[in-house]
Amino acid sequence: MITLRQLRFLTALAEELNFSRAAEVCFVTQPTLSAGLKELEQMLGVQLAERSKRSVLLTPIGEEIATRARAVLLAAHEIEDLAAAHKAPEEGDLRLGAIPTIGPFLIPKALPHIRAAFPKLRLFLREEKTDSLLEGLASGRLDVVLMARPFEIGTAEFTPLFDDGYHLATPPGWGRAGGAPVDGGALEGARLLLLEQGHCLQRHALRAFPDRDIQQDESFSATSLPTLISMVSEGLGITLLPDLAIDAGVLSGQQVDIAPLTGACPRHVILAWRSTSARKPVFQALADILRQTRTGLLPAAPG
Amino acid sequence: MITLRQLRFLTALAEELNFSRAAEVCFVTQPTLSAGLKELEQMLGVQLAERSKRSVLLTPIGEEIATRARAVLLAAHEIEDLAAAHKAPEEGDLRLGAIPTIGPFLIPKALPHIRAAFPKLRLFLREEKTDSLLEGLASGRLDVVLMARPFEIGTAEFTPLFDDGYHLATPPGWGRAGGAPVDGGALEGARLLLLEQGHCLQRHALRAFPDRDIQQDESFSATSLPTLISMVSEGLGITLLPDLAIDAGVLSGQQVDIAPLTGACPRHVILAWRSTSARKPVFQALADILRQTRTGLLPAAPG
DNA sequence: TTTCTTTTATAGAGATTATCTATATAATAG
DNA sequence: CTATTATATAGATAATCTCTATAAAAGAAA
Repeated sequence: MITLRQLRFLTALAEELNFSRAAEVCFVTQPTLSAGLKELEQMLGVQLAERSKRSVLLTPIGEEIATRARAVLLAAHEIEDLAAAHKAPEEGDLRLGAIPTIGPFLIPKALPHIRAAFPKLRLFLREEKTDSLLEGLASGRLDVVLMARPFEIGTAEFTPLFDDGYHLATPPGWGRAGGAPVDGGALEGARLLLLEQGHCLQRHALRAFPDRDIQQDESFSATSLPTLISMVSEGLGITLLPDLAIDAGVLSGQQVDIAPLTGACPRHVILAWRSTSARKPVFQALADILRQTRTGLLPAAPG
Repeated sequence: MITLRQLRFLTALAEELNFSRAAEVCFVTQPTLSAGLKELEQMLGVQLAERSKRSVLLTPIGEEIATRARAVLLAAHEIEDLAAAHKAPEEGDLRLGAIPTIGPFLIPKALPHIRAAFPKLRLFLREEKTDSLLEGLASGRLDVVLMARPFEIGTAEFTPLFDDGYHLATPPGWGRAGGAPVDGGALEGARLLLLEQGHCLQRHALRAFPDRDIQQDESFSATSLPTLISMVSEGLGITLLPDLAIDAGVLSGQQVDIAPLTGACPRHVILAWRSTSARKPVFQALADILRQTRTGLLPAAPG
């Protein structure tokens, strides 16, 4: 029978490609890891790593087994999590990931309520793009993620939080925008500035009007909403801003005009987790808090 | 860190609900299993089993953890399988399950070819109904199963083998059946005998003509095709027989008339396996052999 | 080439852990 | 009340694991 420890040794070696460093990661000495791995190779009857005295490389079968080993270790860890969550569902560490176009505008307002609801919970926050969040969720690096659909989320489970529409942001005095609602026609042919590739907001904005031909001006791409707004205030073009960001005050002090954008397909903001997670009740409670936090912000319509 | 052995102890106890017998299953003594389980409970910090001196019962969290433990152990075992399959993909034990309305008519003819293709393979055969096959596949009790769709197969992977149509079987001299093809109209209002509930053939036959109202005569249900054919030959009613069974000679010596049944939705015979299995190439080769075996039997049309 | 550095493998000692047998303890059936 | 069945505990033994120290090999540098 192979052991979880041996599998842990293998995954550590797969990541470090160095026996000594892998041993450190596992909090054992290098001979211990060497012996454990040798034992695993003997038990399985296959060579997992090619060792030259100078470098280590996993064999193809070693890579495959390392991949499966990671899954086994994650599942075993989830058993421990399940037990811990059963003892005290509202304690312990919770690693929450969020996309940059939602997290900073929702989480800070929600934090006091989360603290109040789960005083013993230690919340770790990370901002990453959607692809990275989902990878982190699947690998066990994150416990729960805040993101926006439409997006392929694989085997994760989720609950919808709220829909998030757009405002049109234009340079001061640009065209007709003076607070009155505008429709998608305002975007056609305009110099539309968006976030760089990889931000789901960029994809979502381009598809907000499926029937219109909307093109991004790719001569400049911003890496954050504040930067994007600055570019608009400089007169470089117009952009779409999520209602959530506006309500959270992302415009404060920036010289741009905004107008509600009617008829756009909104982003569906969701909270997602591994379907095997033991803490669904906490996630549902967290979702309730986030929904109420959104409602508590300024209403989207007036702008 | 919990160990695989502890998880094994838990699953054994979950099945036996008895420390001594669980210990036997794990090839250790009862004190060893007691100690191991106690250790697991301490590590997880939750009570897994309620022990009275007279009976053992898993706690709810114990049941949940036992379920996950089975998954972890299966995944760990698959790592060992993967290594063994890598060493010698065409050796070792292969546990093949098949439904009773297909297996006996296909496997015997295929066996010589399988032996020839994989001389070192030890093939274990089981006949079970579809539900049981899929459960066995998911739990690791079976490696590969031979069954018929439409059927919900969950997360299993599969490859289609061939389609299997029907003949109408009637008592000698009954009505017009004299070998000439008949259509679904022959079934309406007739005393239709089928296998008992749980056999997918029963469900499939009732749905062979979605547009017709076909009712099973439930006063007698057969438990096997030969029994069913005997009932028809006794004049108790008519039935549908899979072409495969007829071509394999299930009628030999029985006094019934048969006629090809046109327009019926055929059963889609498939070979299915766990998507995580390490032996897909062997399964694909097995599928090829089964397809060729079917082709080698008498053609279905003449009857 | 020689030496130094880096890296993995091996040896042997010591300590921890696991497993067994034997037995205690408890509960139920007869 | 006794016999039976089932789980927990104790203590001895055996197995295993992990450590330190060191060897061996392969590049890199002098």
